[in-house]
Amino acid sequence: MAWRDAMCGDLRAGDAGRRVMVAGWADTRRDHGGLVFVDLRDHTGKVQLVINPERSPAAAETAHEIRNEFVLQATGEVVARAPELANPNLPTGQIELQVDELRILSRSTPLPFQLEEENVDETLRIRYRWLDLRTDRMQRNLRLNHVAIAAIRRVMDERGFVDVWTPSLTRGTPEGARDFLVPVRLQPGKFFALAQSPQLFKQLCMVGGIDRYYQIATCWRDEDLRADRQFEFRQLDLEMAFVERADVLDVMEACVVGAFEAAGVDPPQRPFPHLSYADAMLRYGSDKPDLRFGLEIQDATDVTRDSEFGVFKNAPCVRYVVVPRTFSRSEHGRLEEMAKEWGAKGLANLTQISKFLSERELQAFGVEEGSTALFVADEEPVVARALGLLRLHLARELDLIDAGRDVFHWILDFPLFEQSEEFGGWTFMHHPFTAPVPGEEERIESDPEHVRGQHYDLIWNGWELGSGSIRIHEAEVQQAVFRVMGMDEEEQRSKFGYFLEALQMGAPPHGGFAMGIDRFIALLAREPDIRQVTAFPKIASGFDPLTGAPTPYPDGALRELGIRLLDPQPE
RNA sequence: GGGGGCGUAGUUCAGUUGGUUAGAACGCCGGCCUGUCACGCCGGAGGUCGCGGGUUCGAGUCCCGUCGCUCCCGCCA
Repeated sequence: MAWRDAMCGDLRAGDAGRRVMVAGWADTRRDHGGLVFVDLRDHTGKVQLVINPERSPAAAETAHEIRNEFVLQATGEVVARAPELANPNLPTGQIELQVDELRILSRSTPLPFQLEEENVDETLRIRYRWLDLRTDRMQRNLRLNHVAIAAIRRVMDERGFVDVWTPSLTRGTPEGARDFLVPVRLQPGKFFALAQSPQLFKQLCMVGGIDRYYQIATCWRDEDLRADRQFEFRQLDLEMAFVERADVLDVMEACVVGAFEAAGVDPPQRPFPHLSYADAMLRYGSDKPDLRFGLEIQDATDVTRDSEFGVFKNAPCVRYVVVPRTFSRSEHGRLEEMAKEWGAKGLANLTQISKFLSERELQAFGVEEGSTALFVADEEPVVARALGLLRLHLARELDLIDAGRDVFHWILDFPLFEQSEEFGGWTFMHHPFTAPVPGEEERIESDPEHVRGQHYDLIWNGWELGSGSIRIHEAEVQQAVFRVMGMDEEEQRSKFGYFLEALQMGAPPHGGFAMGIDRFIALLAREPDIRQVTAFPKIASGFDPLTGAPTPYPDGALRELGIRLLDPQPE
């Protein structure tokens, strides 16, 4: 038995005269006592049902019982509306359905919130997600999610990628993000970790001759939730053997453009511009700069080295940004406060310090009338950070960002290592499997600071979409990297022995990428957070208000796993 | 772990300097209504002002604590 033979939103003037059966939710009802109008809704749209007691007394009787969100089935004739009765605000407004038979398929209690209400508390929306999913917004977002992922899978398929499933239950890694631990009855006292990423498995696929691997992989990380972070998320994870950087970038660009086209959004121009890490830090003070506006940072260190102005003379790095407007004393004070919060010692305005500067300096800075040059002098990382954040703040405040533009670009040539703030030694900048730039392998241990990695980040409007690299495929190089990080032979063997073994048994050169799909979809949908494109998200405290998870577990079940809680069970 | 914002009817919100019985809109319930489309009209129900304590003659309003939600920092190889 069919429940329907037409979709509500599809009916048009050309359907006049057709007998159809539609089914959906009662969006609104207008009960005139005699005539009853019901807007019937499915995901394609709404159509007006007209229930006339003269046409069908039985249907009219049923119609008086209808309340919002009842599920109905209506059979009748599509009728063209007289011009003065048409509704220009509805795509189906030229017609209506004169109902002969009306069935209530399902009733609804009054809802905890109205579907068309704006700004409904998000916890409430998630608690009753099945209702929230009926809204245009969530329908649009989940369908966009599907369309974009389908397009990405098409690109992968066309290019010969193989979707390989990798385990969720994996070996824990104490470094990096916190693992979600999974105890297991057959191995009491031991724990799996839910995969934070399929990184090592996909590299093993390369050693295994898969050549081109991909997966829309679910990943888990037990870290605080944010607008752009949930406990579990999906990444487009891919890896390719016998390729160089350009091949990986090309595939990723094709995925992005494919998803844009499928979503009906103007795609960005290919190839995406390249920017070196050093350049990005110098000109934008960030490794994920928003390039939708200018306000580039200028370096003044060469000019100020012999400055009469002590603040400049004594600073290892002096940079400035030119803003196309002037600031009052109090406005400047506010900016300076912000710069201090970002680590700067102060923020110098050229007009206020010009009396300390030489002719040569003033000429070098050459600021036009009506503009302001703002200086920060300090260690290089401090200057970059403060001016980078200031640049972003000013662009937003002065409305310099063209929200209609989408600017993608690559950041390349990252340093392989950075100083660890925790341990003081060296740690990897992205992950320990990134290969150094060819020719720099020898310096890994002698001069780690200056070794560049073959790493690349994909940036969209100042958001990091994902990152990838050409990987190390030689065990000796991999071990050198581990040694720089302070891992002795024993530790390497116990944590990564299986991986090092694989590298010693015919590992091809390879590289890949991982892109956060949920973040990508949220940006594509112009949504402010990923919960809006996630069917059943957790709230920021890590709680699921829909199911009430996580929950305590009975002692018996824990005992079987060899677990006893330190504190009594919470309620 | 730290900082900011919020918490009043089912929902979204207003609530003045601390002062009568805490309001509006939508939703809900009852009644009327044959061309509405956010239908209209009449009537009604609905409140632990998150919770606890304090100041005060008097607290939605001020103070302290606490809980929840949210954003940010830390964290996220």
